[in-house]
Amino acid sequence: MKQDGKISSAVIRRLPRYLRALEDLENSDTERISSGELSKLIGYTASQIRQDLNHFGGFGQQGYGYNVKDLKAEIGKILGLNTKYRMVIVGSGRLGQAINSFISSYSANFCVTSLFDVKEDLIGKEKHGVLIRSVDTLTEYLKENPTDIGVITVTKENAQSACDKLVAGGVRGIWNFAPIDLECTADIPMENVHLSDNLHSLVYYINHPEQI
Amino acid sequence: MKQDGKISSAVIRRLPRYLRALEDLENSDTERISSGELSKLIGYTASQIRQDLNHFGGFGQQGYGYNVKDLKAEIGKILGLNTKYRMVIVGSGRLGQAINSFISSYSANFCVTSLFDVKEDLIGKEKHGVLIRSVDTLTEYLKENPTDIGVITVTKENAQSACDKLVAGGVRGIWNFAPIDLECTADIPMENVHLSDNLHSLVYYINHPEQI
DNA sequence: CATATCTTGTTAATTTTATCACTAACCCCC
DNA sequence: GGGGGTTAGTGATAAAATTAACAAGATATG
Repeated sequence: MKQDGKISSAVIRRLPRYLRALEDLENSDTERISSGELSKLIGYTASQIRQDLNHFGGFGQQGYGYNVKDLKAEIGKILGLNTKYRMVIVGSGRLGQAINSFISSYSANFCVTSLFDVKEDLIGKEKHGVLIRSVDTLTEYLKENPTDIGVITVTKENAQSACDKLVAGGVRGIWNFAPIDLECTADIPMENVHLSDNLHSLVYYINHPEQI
Repeated sequence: MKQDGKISSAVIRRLPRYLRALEDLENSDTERISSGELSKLIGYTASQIRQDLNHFGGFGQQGYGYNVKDLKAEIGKILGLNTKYRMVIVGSGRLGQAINSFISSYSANFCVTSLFDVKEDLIGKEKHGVLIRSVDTLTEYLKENPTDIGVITVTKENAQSACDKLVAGGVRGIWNFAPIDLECTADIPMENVHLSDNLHSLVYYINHPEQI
């Protein structure tokens, strides 16, 4: 793997898309793929695909293209999908449950070890086989059970406090679904999914179809 | 509103972020804000904020800044939040329910009129006050009940068929949560929320903290 | 009411990102 | 195993996005 110097986040955000396409190709028993064909499949230019992949090393071969299986493995390795990730979800409402079931069905790489909530009557119950604990015990839990990723699916009002507890507990990254930009003291990555922002962009394009 | 020529999607994707900040400012009874202060608040440079807003018109005033209430109203208008949007959700699983409750609690601008599902035993039931109908009746329903936005929260396998039915029913835009890139014959906007892609990017940055 | 201070709108410069164009390597078939 | 056809890697070029710079207008103050 080359990977010298900083890689632009635009490139990084395309890697999962490549991975997804390669999974589909593997499932349809395609052995090799050229940048040109991949381009038709996912819409990025062939040139961009070649340049993106070349940031990390020459995975292809002239006259042949890329071996689907190998490339998929390489991209997986670049992203870090060769190890497992332990997660906790703060907020066991509908969204928390949706993420929980998504995670467990999606990939063996990710495992939700516990849910957390403020609501007294939920604590002690299980959702999708995962125990709900009190958010008051979150930091303590994390210290005893080292965890890679904290997911925040609580209300806007409770999100910053959830974030603080996750950081105090030493998570390595945060996946935030609350519609707020969290302050994070530790220098760890934070991935935001702002559903309302997303919906609002969609509405803009609905009203300005000529802008598509 | 100026808005001549195509506005880059990078700009459009920032508008909801501005709106969110302005809502917070309004809630804390702030009357005016300068691009400099807004910059501190949301992290974009002051220069970028001024340039973004200027695509749509001069909403500010030298020596004063921007009036919070007015600017919020203007951005709302640009996005199209001065009218209401009728939505249906295809897929009444956990994610569909999460989106449903999010929508109804989030804003009076959006209203989910019906859920749709393939599972026989769910049809006829209600979730969060919204009836679940058979996905077989989706297109028919849409023709009788003009709908602006179709939300897809079904499995990867059922997503394309859901998309086709939504398009046939004449929705104006699609919000897709299935981990697949849908083919859409009609020329309508599609907003994708690929949770797995998002999670994979996060994992990359967890493993390459120096790249943040 | 004059003036020092802000702050926008706007143009220009810079940086980043994406595309093009070409070379050299490799495959595949005859 | 030789040659035509493919295709990756890559440096140059073009396009897009961001940031910087500054003139002009407005505010606030004494």
